[in-house]
Amino acid sequence: MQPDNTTRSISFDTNVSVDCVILGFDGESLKVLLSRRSDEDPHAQYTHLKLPGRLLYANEDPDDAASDIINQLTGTRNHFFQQFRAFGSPDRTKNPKDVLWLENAIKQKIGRIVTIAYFSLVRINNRTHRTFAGYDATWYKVSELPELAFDHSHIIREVLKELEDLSTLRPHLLFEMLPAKFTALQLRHLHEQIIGHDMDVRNFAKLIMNKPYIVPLDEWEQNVSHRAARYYKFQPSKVKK
Amino acid sequence: MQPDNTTRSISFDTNVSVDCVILGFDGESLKVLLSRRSDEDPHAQYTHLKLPGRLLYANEDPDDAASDIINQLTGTRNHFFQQFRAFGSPDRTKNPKDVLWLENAIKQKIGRIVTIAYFSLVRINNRTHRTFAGYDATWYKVSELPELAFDHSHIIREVLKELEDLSTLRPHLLFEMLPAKFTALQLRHLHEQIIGHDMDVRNFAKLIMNKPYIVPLDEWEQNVSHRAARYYKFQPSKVKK
DNA sequence: CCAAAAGTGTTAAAGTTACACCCATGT
DNA sequence: ACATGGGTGTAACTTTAACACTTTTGG
Repeated sequence: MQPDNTTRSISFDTNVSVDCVILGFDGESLKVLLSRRSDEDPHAQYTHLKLPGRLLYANEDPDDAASDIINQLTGTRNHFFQQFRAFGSPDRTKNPKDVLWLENAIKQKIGRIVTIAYFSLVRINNRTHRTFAGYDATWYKVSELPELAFDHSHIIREVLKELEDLSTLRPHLLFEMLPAKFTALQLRHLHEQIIGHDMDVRNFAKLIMNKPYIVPLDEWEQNVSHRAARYYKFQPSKVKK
Repeated sequence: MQPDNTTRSISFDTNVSVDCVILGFDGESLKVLLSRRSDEDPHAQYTHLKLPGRLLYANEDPDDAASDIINQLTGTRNHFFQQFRAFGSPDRTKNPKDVLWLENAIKQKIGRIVTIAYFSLVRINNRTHRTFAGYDATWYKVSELPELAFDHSHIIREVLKELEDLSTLRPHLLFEMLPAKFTALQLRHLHEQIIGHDMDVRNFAKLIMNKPYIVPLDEWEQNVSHRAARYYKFQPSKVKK
């Protein structure tokens, strides 16, 4: 940091928030958890749906804020999360609909908001669709995103690009989104949605399904009107290096 | 963003800064540009060396701030840069030496500082060792980093890890740090320092040097006491996809 | 002729791609 | 018997890793 040697003034009305891109997989589609105020008039003039997030508290570590938000929304702990990137363009909070919402939600004068975006990979469970702090949280397919407030659509798209790179760099991250027992089809669908195209079934079986950390169980699907699929589990201890 | 529904107060004394990890290569070593106040007593009690950076101006886009800092320090434009990650732990500005410096440098009360770190890859030239705004900027080998203020050493180490991934994901980024004409040895040294280990010379020649975007010139080193090395140039138009 | 760095191929192993058929189950 | 998805192998090709000697130049 260096002193301001121009006539421009240092930004003292900048606030910092944390927004979380919480991704999950329901066995078919990749989904993102979005929040909407539960008492909201559905015809209000501002955009309801947002990434879950909030302003930083005094003296709060942004990592802790993200962790809190994720824990509250999912109702469970120890989900994988990591910081993605900060978004701080002065324009990001200039949309009139968003300004209206901001004034309504936060009863203090707010200048520009720099947000630190996090992403988290979680298992979708029953507790994950819940209301907290006056907000409903609902899962939406990332392939059919509704209109979102601020630059939140942009943030999600950027996170999805990053996830594509990460899925080859650290493939075991995907299991953060799968249930303890999963079928080959589920894992393949997850892969395909992240990389954005289909994969050959036989190559997938050879390349992915017989990694040492994917261990077959002696359990099969029940009551399906076709040959039952085997269940597998993920064994983190077998991930090398 | 969501309203504060606890008794904790929103952080209104948080400031946002931008710090730049500007990396260059002198033909032998990977280097980072660090700044020191030029009129400083070398025995002052606070740590002199920092990443170049400053607080955000009112209504300034962080990307623009980073671009300005890089342009001012290098004296040239259009260097590659991109945002890396935000660092916002409340502890990062708590070291007594750093607090002393902050109070001295910025004559206003400053609470916590969240910094947005950028990294930039530049060609080292004569104009790059320069004084600006009361600061000297000097290149340091990343392998022999001196003690730095705040969490700046940590930020540099994290950027270097990222660069390792990027060098395989987008290998053409390396040419941002090389002169227009370079030898195979220079490019190999750059690779080796980024990935952290040596590469076999013959494999390097085969795998890297005959990529279509590396084109040999009809120019050779002059006045060297051994067989003269050929010069190559980088042709961006031959980079595919 | 010595020192120093440049330049250059082959082979084996591993990984990736393309491609098609039979199996088990429920209706 | 049919519809649905489950499960499996092989061959061509590409990529990577390991490995050593001859050439050029200046001193």
